[in-house]
Amino acid sequence: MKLNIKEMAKKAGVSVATISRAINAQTRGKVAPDTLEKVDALIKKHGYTPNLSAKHLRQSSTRTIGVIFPYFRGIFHHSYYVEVLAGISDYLLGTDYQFKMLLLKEDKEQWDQYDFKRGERVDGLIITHWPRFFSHKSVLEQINIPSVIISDLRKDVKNFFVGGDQVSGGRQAAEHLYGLGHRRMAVLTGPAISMDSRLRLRGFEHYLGMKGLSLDPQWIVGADFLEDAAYNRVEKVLKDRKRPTAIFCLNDQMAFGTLRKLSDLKIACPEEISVVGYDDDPRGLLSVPALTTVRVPLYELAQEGTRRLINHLKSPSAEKPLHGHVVFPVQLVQRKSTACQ
Amino acid sequence: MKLNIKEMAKKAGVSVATISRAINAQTRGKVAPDTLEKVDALIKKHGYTPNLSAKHLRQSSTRTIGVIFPYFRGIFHHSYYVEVLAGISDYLLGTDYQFKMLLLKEDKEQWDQYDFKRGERVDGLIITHWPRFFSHKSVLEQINIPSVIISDLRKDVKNFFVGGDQVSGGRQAAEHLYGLGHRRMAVLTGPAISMDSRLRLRGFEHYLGMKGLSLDPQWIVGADFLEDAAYNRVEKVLKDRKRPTAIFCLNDQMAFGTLRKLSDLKIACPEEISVVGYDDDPRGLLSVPALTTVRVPLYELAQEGTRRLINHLKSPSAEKPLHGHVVFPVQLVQRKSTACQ
DNA sequence: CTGTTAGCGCTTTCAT
DNA sequence: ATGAAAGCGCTAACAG
Repeated sequence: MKLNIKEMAKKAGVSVATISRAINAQTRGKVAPDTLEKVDALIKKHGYTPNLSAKHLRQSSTRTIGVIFPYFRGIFHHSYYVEVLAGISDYLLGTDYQFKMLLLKEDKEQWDQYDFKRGERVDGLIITHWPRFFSHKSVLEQINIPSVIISDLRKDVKNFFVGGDQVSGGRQAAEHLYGLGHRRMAVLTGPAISMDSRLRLRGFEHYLGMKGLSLDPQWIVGADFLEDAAYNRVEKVLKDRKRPTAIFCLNDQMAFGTLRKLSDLKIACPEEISVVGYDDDPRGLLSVPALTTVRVPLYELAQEGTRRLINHLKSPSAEKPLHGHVVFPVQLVQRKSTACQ
Repeated sequence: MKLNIKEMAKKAGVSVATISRAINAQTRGKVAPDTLEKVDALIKKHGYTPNLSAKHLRQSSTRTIGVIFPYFRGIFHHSYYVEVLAGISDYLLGTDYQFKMLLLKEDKEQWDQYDFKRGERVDGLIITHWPRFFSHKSVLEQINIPSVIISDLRKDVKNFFVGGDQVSGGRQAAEHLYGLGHRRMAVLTGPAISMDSRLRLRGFEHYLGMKGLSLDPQWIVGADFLEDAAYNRVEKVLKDRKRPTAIFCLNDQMAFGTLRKLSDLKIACPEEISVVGYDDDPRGLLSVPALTTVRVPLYELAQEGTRRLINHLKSPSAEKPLHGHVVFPVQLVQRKSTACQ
């Protein structure tokens, strides 16, 4: 139950090379039928599992793609990551590729120089939220293996991106609130480095601008996409003597924090203040009130990214190079947290 | 940006052994300060990522645990696996261990003999739903690395298990339905190999037995824990001329299938038929009607399993051997899918 | 069809 | 404190 290839060879009375050939589907044809039988019998009897490290040390491809996620407590209670994971996993099920989750602590210094191919033995990469790990967009272009980047699209970089239409999402939120009669609005933003956060805000402001409105800079408050940060920092906006009538949270986590604070402060939502989130986390269906939010088709988008990556890996010379970007439409989902002003 | 240890050594004018020592935290102390400086400068300049395969080939430990899940489409839309994953991931965040998901296609022949330590380079294993992969409980005892098994507890095997109290869950479901006045009940079961399915049923039947009732074997129908199978197979029970007034589904997926069929057949739930699920999938909050179910603390249970595994890995000689089992209490959650008969 | 052999990149004695 | 050298288990090139 724990032979290596050398011991197998001795028992079978052949060389290690022959064992190796017999074991690998591609080379089995080069082995005589009766030798094959001997080896197979031996394997059935004692069991034999090739040492992955040895195999990968010798070969360059591992038929594995790495999936880069940020590592923090509770990550798998975030629908964002679960949806992306589901899309990747489901797509890969139909291929002969595997994936390996790479949960990275956020530390630019460390990752800018890291060689994922050598260090993690992956053939390709799917990267989410790259600004959390890399100090500059140029790092993306240096990556030495095919990669697709999910979210935080940069049109000025020649990697391949897939993501939702953030500007449109921001615009839809503005349109929705404006249509309900809101004129005084606040925004809770993500980390300054997040492209998605910036784009959502841009779409929002742009629409308001068209209507002759502009956001009070005091009411654009950063909460790092975190529920607790939102809970704490939204307070100052709410205690403003002439507080806003609506708050656009650039992700759902922050919207949940806002809802919680509103409830603590006994400010009625949506009667007194409307709240819009972003991402369509399933928790938004359960919150009180149910959250109006912007749905991004993450599952589909992750599948598409994976498909492109795998196809590229299989035939790098294929027609479509791994450049450019695919933008998926997003959709505002109206629920109970927004109402007429 | 792509040196290996040999090239590093040449550039630094030292031997590969010295580079190796300088790179690894444990051995850095054995290197002269100025040599260290030279090496560090070189790394900062060119970058250096050790080849994982080479490292692991040489060393026996990889500080990685494997997490065995069944591989099927949609697995990450199952709260069961997501919760377990979340528990493991969150616990590991505080340690220097990593995890590697091993998504196994269900094929006993293949896995019974597989050596996960060699084949996947893991130091330990967390295994869910073992009966799907292994043909016999004895395989569990043969595993050559420390393992903890989640769900499908077998007291007659000397591995370490963590799981919910299935018998109690079944009993609670029976008690609840009986208390509501139900006397004619059907059960949708999981795969015959699933210990959890058998135990839930046992608890259910045992309680009914105490009340002098017994289940009609015709009304114990297998649906493999699958939503669609439940949707299809529950029909024959519903079309029985004297159909049951309540259905206990041994997991939530099957309960969702049942609810769907009920709706299609225009049978009112809970007015005409009550439905109880098992697992407390978040979807149960959104279903119409919201699902009465049994909550199993999977997140906590996965954390506990991981904790025990890691502790054991760190000091195998520690007081508690990796044997026995920890059973977590489960709790029936009453929602809207059950009512008085 | 099969065997011999080199070598993937690293860690770890054993010397010095 | 450092270097030389062996070897982890495997694959692939080459020779036969």
